Amino acid sequence: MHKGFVKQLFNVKQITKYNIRNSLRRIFLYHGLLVRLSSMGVTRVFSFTLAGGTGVTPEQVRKDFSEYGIRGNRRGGYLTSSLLKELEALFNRDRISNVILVGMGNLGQALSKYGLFIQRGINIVATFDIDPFKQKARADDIVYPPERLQEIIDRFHVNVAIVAVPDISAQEVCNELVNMGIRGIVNFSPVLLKVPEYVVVTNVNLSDEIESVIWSVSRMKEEQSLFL
Amino acid sequence: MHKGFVKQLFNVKQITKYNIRNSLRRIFLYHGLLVRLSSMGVTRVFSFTLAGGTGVTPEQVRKDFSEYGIRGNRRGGYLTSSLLKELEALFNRDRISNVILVGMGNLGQALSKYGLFIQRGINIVATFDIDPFKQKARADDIVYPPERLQEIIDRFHVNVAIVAVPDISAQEVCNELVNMGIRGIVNFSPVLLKVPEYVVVTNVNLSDEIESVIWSVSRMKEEQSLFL
DNA sequence: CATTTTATGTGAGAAGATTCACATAATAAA
DNA sequence: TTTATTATGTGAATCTTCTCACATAAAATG
Repeated sequence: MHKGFVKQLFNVKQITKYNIRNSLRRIFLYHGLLVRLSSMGVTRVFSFTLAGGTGVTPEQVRKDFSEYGIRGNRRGGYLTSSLLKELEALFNRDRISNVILVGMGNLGQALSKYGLFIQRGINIVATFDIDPFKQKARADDIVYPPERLQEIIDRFHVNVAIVAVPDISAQEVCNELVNMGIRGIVNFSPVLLKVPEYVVVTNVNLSDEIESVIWSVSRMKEEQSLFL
Repeated sequence: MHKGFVKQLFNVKQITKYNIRNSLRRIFLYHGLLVRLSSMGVTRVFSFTLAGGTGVTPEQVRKDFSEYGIRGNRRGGYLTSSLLKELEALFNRDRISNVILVGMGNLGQALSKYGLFIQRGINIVATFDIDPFKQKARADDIVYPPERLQEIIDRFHVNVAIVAVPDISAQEVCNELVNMGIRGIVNFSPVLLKVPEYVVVTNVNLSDEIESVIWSVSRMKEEQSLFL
């Protein structure tokens, strides 16, 4: 029985083929910065502009661009507008992507109102929750019951779901979503979701992020106290 | 003038020395899983238990432990309770850490109510916002004005702040926090904060996470359509 | 139009992270 | 007590990522 439990944990498909490379992660960073620079009226950027704004080195920016076949002017850097277009074409973001959001607890509600998504072409077409109390919301902010998941996934051709449900129900919700055709999940619960190999999962673990900073700070203080 | 702007962007101190290593990132993952397993009554774990629950390989778990001097029983795996203690001792989490939260917009409010923090020993001692409207909250949920930052940072010996303010004010808030003694920042705004080298910043970029999943899914679909 | 300046693009080397393979020790079984 | 089993611990090999150095081209200058 305990053995069975362990087995189950072990039977997880690793995402290897569709793992995001570091260079592509940074491409997203550059893109985010570029969107902001562009809205500020900056028409031309250099590798060191992007590097400084994202915390990497200029040669890394160029290397990353080189990897994805993006080229600038040997002296004039990159034109903001065309670079933006190239980056967006690179990751199919030339149009808006529809996603759904499941779980309208505190975090879910915050995410549903998060203004920066739409700025980046991420459109939350519908939000869902099992709790009937959360469903009766104001007109501008409809929360659907899970029964309507399939309908809306189909209608809006949704591939990607944001999951912000309690950890106990995360796996169950995930299974349903996958059955209904979802192929990518952004998981805010602290459990590892078991999915078929054709489904991509990215985990956002808020506790871990904060813990890592706490650790770095205390490590730093320790080292500095050695010099006293 | 444009030149000046670029210069400013370039003058960012890179965190190199205190950059979190991948192995340590995973240690946080193991810890999170272990907390859950422990609360489920699991008394003994194996490298493959932790591996399966976090999505890495068993050898990597062992290698990570080895790097930080954590050892198990050659056949019996690891005792949950003592492993937990060792991990927590490793990153100074044997007691609760006090942090503050600045910016009580949608995201900030959600974070302030996020139940998993306290489970992991992260205690938000106070929340802050400039908006006086947000300050007059219910008794269980006080939001302080920025004027009281210094007082509370000193009183609770706070080193780490969560910053969830709009991107326009992020750098300004960050500067103030650093002046008041904050040494670690978890930044939810999409701007790169410029900080002295003795301050640690971790960025949580929600848009990027979602975009990366969208990208992976569409890339996958593209490849699969080749086989039709 | 030649020269200088400045940013890009990239090969080569270095550093870092992961996997493999297997010796080792603790436990269980005989 | 001896033997068999099973999980750990870690050097070596591999694979990935990053940095350095410099050739190269575009623009600016004289």
